[in-house]
Amino acid sequence: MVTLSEENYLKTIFHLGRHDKASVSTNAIAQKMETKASSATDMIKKLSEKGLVDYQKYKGVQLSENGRLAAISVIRKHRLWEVFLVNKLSFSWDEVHEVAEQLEHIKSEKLTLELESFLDYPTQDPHGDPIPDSNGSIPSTQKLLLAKVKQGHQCICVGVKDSSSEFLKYLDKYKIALGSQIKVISKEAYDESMTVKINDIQKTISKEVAQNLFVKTN
Amino acid sequence: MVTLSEENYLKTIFHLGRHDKASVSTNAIAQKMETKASSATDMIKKLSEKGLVDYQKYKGVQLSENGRLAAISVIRKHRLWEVFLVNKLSFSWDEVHEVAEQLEHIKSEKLTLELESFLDYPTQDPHGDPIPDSNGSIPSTQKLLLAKVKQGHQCICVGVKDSSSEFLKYLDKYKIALGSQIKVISKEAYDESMTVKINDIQKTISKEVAQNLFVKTN
DNA sequence: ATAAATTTTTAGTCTTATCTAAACTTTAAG
DNA sequence: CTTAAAGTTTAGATAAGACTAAAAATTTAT
Ligand SMILES: [Mn+2]
Ligand SMILES: [Mn+2]
Ligand SMILES: [Mn+2]
Ligand SMILES: [Mn+2]
Repeated sequence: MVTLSEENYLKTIFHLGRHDKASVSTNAIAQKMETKASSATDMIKKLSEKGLVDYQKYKGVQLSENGRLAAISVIRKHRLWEVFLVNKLSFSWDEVHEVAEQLEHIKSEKLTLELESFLDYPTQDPHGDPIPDSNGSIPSTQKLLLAKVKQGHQCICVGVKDSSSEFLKYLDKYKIALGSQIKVISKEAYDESMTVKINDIQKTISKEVAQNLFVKTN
Repeated sequence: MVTLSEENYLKTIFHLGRHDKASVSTNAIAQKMETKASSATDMIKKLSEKGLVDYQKYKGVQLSENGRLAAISVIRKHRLWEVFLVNKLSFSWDEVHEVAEQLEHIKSEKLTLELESFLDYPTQDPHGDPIPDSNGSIPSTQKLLLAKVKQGHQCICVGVKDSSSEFLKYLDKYKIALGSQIKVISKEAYDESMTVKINDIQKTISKEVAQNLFVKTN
């Protein structure tokens, strides 16, 4: 039995440890969870006793195999629910996260499987993030930040790095969505802004925007 | 802010006080909640302080207007989710309750409204129970127990009083469902069993069954 | 290499929701 | 009307999860 709070910690540890495989620090966990380091330490001990993380005092934590599977299961549910909210109910992509944070904790294997089937086995959520399958495998997609694309190249928007409501609303405002064709017209060295052509409309976007859009080159 | 546990107590008090408008006893609440009377007393005090129930020591509780609305909101969500599980995912009516017990606590007004719309504004759940509307009004349906129907009369099954998995599976086994036509052939005074014709098949059912099926006479 | 700064852990407290045991109130019998 | 039984509340304890303040370990800087 994994509690709701434990699930949230596991998810956070998973996301923090996703790229570099080094161990995750207590402070980093506390910061992401918007709690205090002492609370994180308490929870880490509990997760360690349950065999969900490997922990050495002062050296941070890493998910164990069971912990990894538990984290992925929660992320799977989160993303499936986000697809449901956008595709079946009329939520927009900036409204789904908060509700999915609640729905991801519903415990029913059958529900998850039936929901997945009802949604026709989606492979990614409304923000372009991959949906793990029922075995915990995460489909890999090669994507890069728009900021890395060279001048003159054409690409297609496949995801967002920042999925905050503010950023998503900014994208909506300028009709930038998953699937949008983007051509890099020019890049400004000074402030790392870039001029791009999106949906045949030319626009200059800031470094902040270019560093939070994932694209795939054609 | 009403906690998950408070919501469950409110729901229980609502159901216990549904028919007789007398106040609900501590013991009755504790029993339904599968907890101890002392725990119920603690919670009652908390609900009373929040203005959700009217409470006098040793005299039991009654829901206040706010408490009633909070309880109905939870029941509304419970029943809408049950409809979703049966109509959209392939759950059977004996599998939905446990999952709905979790889903009923998801807090999102928009989710509830969109779900209701997605389901085409159902007025009853898979067990024949009415679904409150967004204002908290509960559609009333005149129904009576099959046990009360006189010999020779024809009626139609419109709900179950006991919605336990065991009873629902029994009904499935004999192809008794909402909408089934039932004619009372004869009644046995000794054990209150009755012989009925359901879907053109004659069958004798026990008092237990007849007292847990709601019907509407034609 | 030592001191200072930072990070992490521990100790002790708080809140929510639960429990047992004991005390108190109400109800039912005699 | 008094006593026994049943129902209810209080007192004190526990577990989960969080917090503050203080101690300990590690890292960084002089
Ligand atoms: Mn999300
Ligand atoms: Mn997402
Ligand atoms: Mn139910
Ligand atoms: Mn129901």
